[in-house]
Amino acid sequence: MEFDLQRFENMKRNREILFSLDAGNLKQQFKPKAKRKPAASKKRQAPPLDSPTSDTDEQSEERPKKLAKVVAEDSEVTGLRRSSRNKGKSLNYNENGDHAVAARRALPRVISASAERAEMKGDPRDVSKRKHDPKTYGAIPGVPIGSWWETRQACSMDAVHAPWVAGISPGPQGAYSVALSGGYEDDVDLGEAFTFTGSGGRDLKGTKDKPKNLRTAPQSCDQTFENPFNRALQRSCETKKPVRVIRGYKLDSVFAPAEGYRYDGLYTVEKVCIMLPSGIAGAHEEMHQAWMERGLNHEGYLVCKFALKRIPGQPPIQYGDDEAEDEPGSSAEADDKGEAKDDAASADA
DNA sequence: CGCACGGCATAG
DNA sequence: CTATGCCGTGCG
Repeated sequence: MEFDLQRFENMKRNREILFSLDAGNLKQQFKPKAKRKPAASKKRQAPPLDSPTSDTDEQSEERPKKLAKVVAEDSEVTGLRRSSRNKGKSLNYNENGDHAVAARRALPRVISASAERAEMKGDPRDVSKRKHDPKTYGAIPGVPIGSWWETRQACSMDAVHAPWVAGISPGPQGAYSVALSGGYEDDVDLGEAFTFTGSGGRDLKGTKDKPKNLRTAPQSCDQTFENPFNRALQRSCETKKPVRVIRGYKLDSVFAPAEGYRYDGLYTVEKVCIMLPSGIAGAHEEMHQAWMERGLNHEGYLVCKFALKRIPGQPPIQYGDDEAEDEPGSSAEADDKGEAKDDAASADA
């Protein structure tokens, strides 16, 4: 179709743009099948809580009915929204006893951090119980790269990405965090870098007769940098403030988690892109190193695009379920800098 | 599968 | 305070 062709071209172009950010490295690392040592993010101290990486068969576990839904029942039961490809991961708290869990396979079911907490304390949505402020730039103390949550809600609880639905968490000096969740089909993800589409341009009011406040909807008008979310990302490009990145299961990428959401470290916004209908291409040639394309929508609505690049020195992205062996002894190779911050900030815990 | 809703955050 | 927007999610 015309549509698919457009998508293909957009992606190809975006990929080139990403490569241009760091020609050598990215191309080299862009080997989907490349094996990576899982950066066992829990090495310094044994997980304080139970870490049934092996078994603790949760078959018989019974939790409050209210929370049972949060738990991913065996894949086949109900389409399982949170998992396109249902694999399975085991619960695995990190060293700080924090609530993030590292993605692992093995077990068919997973219980999210917040759910676990809620089971003990009550309302999982009580944000007041957050241990850290999500409105801060950089890593969240106690939340190592590779931390995983079953839901956005749980991720929000751990202050990594506050919004439950929004993909961008805006701040005065730039975005605090972004969520890659496959909302825009022509985004390209190379792991170490990716393109990200802005917010807006969607008719979230619902249809005429159904004036419901929707959370998502198809593109119906141009996006603009007036949009506070996009503005924040544009600011990030200027200030170079680190942006926390989480990848969701819906993302169409080899770097996407099988289910739930995973924290993949800090990135910086390298470029701001404005996608235009092909006819208008060239209009914004000079501003912000922008490049033009027609947005991936039938009407050719404008779309704000950003290119993010991973900050060097962080533990490798933990993707792929094939080698999730996770030897408790094997420590990550290059996580010094990356987790240095975490440690420093949470050394007290 | 499609609808309608909670939380976060900014604008008013 | 209310209203609105947002790359979820549970429920009918």
